[in-house]
Amino acid sequence: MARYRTGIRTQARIVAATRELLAEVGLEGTTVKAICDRADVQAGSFYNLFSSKEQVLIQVAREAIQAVGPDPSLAAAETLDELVDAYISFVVDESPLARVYLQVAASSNTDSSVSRRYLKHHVQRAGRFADAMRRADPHLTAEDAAVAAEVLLGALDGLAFRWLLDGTFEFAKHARIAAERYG
Amino acid sequence: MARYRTGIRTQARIVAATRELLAEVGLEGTTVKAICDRADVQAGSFYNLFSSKEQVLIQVAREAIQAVGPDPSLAAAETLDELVDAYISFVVDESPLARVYLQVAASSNTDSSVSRRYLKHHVQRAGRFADAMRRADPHLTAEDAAVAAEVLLGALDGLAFRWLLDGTFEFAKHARIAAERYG
DNA sequence: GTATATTTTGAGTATACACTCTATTTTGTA
DNA sequence: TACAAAATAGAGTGTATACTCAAAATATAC
Repeated sequence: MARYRTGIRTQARIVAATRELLAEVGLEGTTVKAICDRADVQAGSFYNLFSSKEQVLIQVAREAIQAVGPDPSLAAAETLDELVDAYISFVVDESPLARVYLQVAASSNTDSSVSRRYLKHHVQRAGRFADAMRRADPHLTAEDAAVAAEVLLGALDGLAFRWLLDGTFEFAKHARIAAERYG
Repeated sequence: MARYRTGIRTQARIVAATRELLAEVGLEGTTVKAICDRADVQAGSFYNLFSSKEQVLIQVAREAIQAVGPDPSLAAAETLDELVDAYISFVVDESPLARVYLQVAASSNTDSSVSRRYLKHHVQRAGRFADAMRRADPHLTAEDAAVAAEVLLGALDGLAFRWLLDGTFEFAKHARIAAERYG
């Protein structure tokens, strides 16, 4: 692993190149050679810093997963609108990362460690949505809130997925309408 | 292309093997060799019947796309519930095909012919959803119905996507609730 | 039954891929 | 400045992949 400053910088360049390639040409086109070319690094350096291609993919996926949700320290008081807005701005403002988030999640097999990571993160996120819903409407049972959160998150993910196939789709508009139905 | 009965039968065997492999091991594990092994065919036969691996993938994707919607000849009078039920039973009863539908759609790049095919199909489907919505509520404007259809379809796709990551997720239950809220 | 078109076989090819190895250069430290 | 640790370069390896090809086997038409 990297100890010197140059190594740490190269590591960051490799991660950035990987993220860009995933967003631009998908998982299939993101080869070690393509990553190295874009990061201006030779294969030997790559493998001095990462033990395998999978490691850098996991690193990029981890960053995408973290970026999709707002700061967890705010979770105790956040509103549903804030959570929805955070997701919208993630998709709109960090679109390369959003593409990675959706593509990697979809292409991972059911039993892979990557898909488990996504699922774990999704469950946490659904919990935050459900908590925000119950804060807005204290009469809501925990179970009803959980179901409602899954449906809303499903809609947001599905709409983002739609936008992945068609960059001209008005994601933000549709996402807000999906969220309104619970307001 | 196949002209004799034997050729047509092997063609079908190859398509079936490809569909099964896509559902079981994903796009990555679906190699020509794996397809041939499962279809009990040699590589030469494969390439006598299909000009490339991509062709058989497109064929499977085409079948999955067609299977996702109910019979188009019924479109003039179908209700929203019928459309939603058709999608639910597609996901639940034809789960291998549903996995293929979602995985291939997600792994295709924005500008590929496969993604264009999916998008075209999606637009048609959204139109049928919107028509059914306006039939149920004639006061609904065309534009509002179009937006509502996109949101509902997004939710259905997103929930199916969720189920793809976690086979224990109660897709049918959540899908029906989504239809109630967004329909 | 024979001729022709189609299908099948299975070894073989070219290539792209992830990854390794060793020599060399660069960096941080005392 | 001297030295050890770390980073880099870049040629090289093994392997899995999509795909080809010539010959043999089989199906169809007459």
